[in-house]
Amino acid sequence: MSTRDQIVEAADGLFYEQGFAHTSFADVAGAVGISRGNFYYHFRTKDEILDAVIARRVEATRAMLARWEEESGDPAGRIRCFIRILVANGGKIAAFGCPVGSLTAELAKLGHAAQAEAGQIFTLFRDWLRAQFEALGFAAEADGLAMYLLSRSQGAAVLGSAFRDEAYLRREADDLCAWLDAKLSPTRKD
Amino acid sequence: MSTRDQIVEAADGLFYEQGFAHTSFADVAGAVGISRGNFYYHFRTKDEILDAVIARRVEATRAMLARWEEESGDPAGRIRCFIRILVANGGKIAAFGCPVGSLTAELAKLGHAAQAEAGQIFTLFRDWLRAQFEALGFAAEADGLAMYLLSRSQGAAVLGSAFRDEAYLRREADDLCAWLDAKLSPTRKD
DNA sequence: GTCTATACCATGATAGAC
DNA sequence: GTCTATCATGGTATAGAC
Repeated sequence: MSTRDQIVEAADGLFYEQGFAHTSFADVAGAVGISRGNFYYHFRTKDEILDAVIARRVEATRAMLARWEEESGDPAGRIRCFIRILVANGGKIAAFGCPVGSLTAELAKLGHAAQAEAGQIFTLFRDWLRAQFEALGFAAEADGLAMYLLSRSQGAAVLGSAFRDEAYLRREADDLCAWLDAKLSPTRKD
Repeated sequence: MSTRDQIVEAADGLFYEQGFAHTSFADVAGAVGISRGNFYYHFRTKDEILDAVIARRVEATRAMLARWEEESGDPAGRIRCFIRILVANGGKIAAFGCPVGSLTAELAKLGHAAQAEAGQIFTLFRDWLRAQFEALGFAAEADGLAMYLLSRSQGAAVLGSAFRDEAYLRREADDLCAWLDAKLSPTRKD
């Protein structure tokens, strides 16, 4: 892996676990094992690293969504893939929150220009979830259902990390799966 | 108002709008209109200010909950007071997120000792909401309903600020009120 | 209680040797 | 491409005059 990629990867993790503002060049350089001077050969400013990290996350999100498309044939199964992140990444979410939500929240406070780009990741999930609900026959309702799932996940991530309660995240994931089943069941239309 | 109170008030606002890590002594001193030197007469470290800000927020939350108890006689009306924060503070939430959620999230990332104290504000809301649901007859379910409302509000705050969409916050508040009505209606028990 | 002055250090950033 | 050395800035914190 190129040094540049190593830097972006390390910065990605540190921005998630420590926050953008609180992560210094020295932190990233130390994590990669290079000097601060070398660092500036690859990135001239902290904002450039942030842009690269966001681009990396956008790509990773696209790849994950594409993987879910392949793994699961039916839209309901794909939506369950989304819900399961809360469990699969439960440990990290309980410790550091949702990477997308916490970064956009931080950039919003900093008034940072990249906030819009970071928010694009939410749009990626939103559009993908909406497409799945549309495929399930929820035409006009689809975007609202996508936002509902996004909102519930974000709420779960915030409270899960506030109370440092991974079991709560599992319960919320179960509850969301039950909600989805009820939505799909013809005998129970809410 | 004492200088100390002015400092805590200014720090409270700045921690909310800029984040804790990104707010400097100079910022707070400048907002109050005192010198940095004078600052240290009142608070020796940044953590001391944080503690004072959290204590102030805990007190403000207690006072708000007590006010809601007085203003509204029935528990359902009190719960609607909680939901309405999303609308009443919509502008600030769309810009800076929820003050409680964003602070606990930041402190969690910093590994800050005060994270537990900041999380206490969530516990305050949780216990108060649970008491209202208990008064409505939801005995065993009460805590789960309280957490549901907290989670929905936090999710709404995160997405509302990510998309900078105050109208979305209003819709979420309406949706939560409708959810509450459905919960209370004897013809529709979920 | 309020101010000025200042020490000290971390950080963002640059220049230039290898 | 990587390093060391260096600078400027700003932030935390202290001492001491008024």
